[in-house]
Amino acid sequence: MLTTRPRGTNDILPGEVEKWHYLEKVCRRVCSDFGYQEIRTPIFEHTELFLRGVGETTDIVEKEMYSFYDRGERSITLRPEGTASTVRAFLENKLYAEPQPTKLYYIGPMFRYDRPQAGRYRQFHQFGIEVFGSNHPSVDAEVIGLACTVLEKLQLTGLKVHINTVGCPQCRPRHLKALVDYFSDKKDKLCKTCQERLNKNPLRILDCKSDICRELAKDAPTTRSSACPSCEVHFTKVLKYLDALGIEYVVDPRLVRGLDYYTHTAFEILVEGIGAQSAICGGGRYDGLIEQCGGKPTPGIGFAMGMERLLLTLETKGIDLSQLLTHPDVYIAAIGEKPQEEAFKLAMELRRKGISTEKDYLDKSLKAQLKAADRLGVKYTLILGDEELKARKIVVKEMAKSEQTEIPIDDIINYLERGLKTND
RNA sequence: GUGGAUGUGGCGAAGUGGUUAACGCACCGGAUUGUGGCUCCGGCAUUCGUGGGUUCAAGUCCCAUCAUCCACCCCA
Repeated sequence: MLTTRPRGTNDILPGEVEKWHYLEKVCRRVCSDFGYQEIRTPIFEHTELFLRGVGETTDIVEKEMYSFYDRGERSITLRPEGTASTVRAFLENKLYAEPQPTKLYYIGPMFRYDRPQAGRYRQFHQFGIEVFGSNHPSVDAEVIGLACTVLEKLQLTGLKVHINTVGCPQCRPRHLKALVDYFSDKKDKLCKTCQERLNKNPLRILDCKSDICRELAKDAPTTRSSACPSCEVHFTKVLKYLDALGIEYVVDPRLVRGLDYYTHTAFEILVEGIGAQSAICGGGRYDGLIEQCGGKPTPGIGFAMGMERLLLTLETKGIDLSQLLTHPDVYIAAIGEKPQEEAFKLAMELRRKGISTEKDYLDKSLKAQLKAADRLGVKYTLILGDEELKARKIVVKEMAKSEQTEIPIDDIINYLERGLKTND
């Protein structure tokens, strides 16, 4: 236990963490190109925020939250997603008072108590964006376009954008009623979970995986078929804007999303080959949420991307990120106490100059130090012993060429700077 | 919360109940003076996730427990 991490969490080790840096860099870069600014909110919030913001009947709230009482008897919850916190921050910091819309992004850990499996963890990481203050359909398309751009920059192609409209407060009740009407005489034929869904969340029957339910749901009223005229207009415009961007999509009438706050546009980006959890990105519009959280009626839209799933995807697509690994430029091998001392000082000096330098810390033999230098992949190994010290010189060995020369110690920085500049 | 699979050194992986737990990789050291990548030699699990039990004898059988993986539910 002492040496075992909690279930569903991961250590991101050297060799792996470089990939995360790269992913984050791409996300930040694309966001900045699109005019989105980063926001960092707390990792925990008052539990009420998620009850209200995510929805009391969602699975997240009903069974997946990491909640606890702090020493002040306040109920605190580790954030299960990013939208609620972002909305809270938008309201609390009165960002609505600035020119609208507000375009934000976040990257960070989220927490859900769930059984781990491929692409699903209890602590996982999301990159997400939110736009508050515009219900313009081009924003819907832009948000999707941003997600696609990130994936493109990562050289991920062939991903499917699924899109649907889930309606608005006007047409949603109508649709729910139509659904219930449609299924009520077929109820006993539905699978057990769908029978429950009929009362609890009839929308979800539409994407049940059971063949029987699929068959039964084939002619069910879709959210689109029950959409009110304004929803339909919005949706067609979104599609038109997507066409304008040249983004390929599949209108998927069975796509519904699990969080209560979605309205109008809902979308997912799916990949094959990363296990059962195939959505690497999910999002949509939530025009009622900000009001729900105590703000003035303000439209909003966003998505979240699962970083672990992105990484899995990169892996299965065979996209090689190994060139991201960095290695030191210089290794200093020293023999003897006095040279070690000098090597220590020299290493520090080189590092301050921005020359990445490694040395021995275990009094290894020269042979072993050379071996270590080789494995680190340095360009130069400096060899320093009593003889060199006496002559105020240092041996510089260029590893790839197996050539070495003696350089006066005082010139070494210049020499290395020149040598490292030329190639790589 | 439910179901299935797995659990031997840092990693991969042999091991039909019976003396000292293969092998490969990695790691460490050495092959005469202070020099890497190839080769050769040597070292590296009082112990088989943990705890019980069966047995003269268990890594090998049984039970429990924990963990991991995968799937369901749901979601990123």
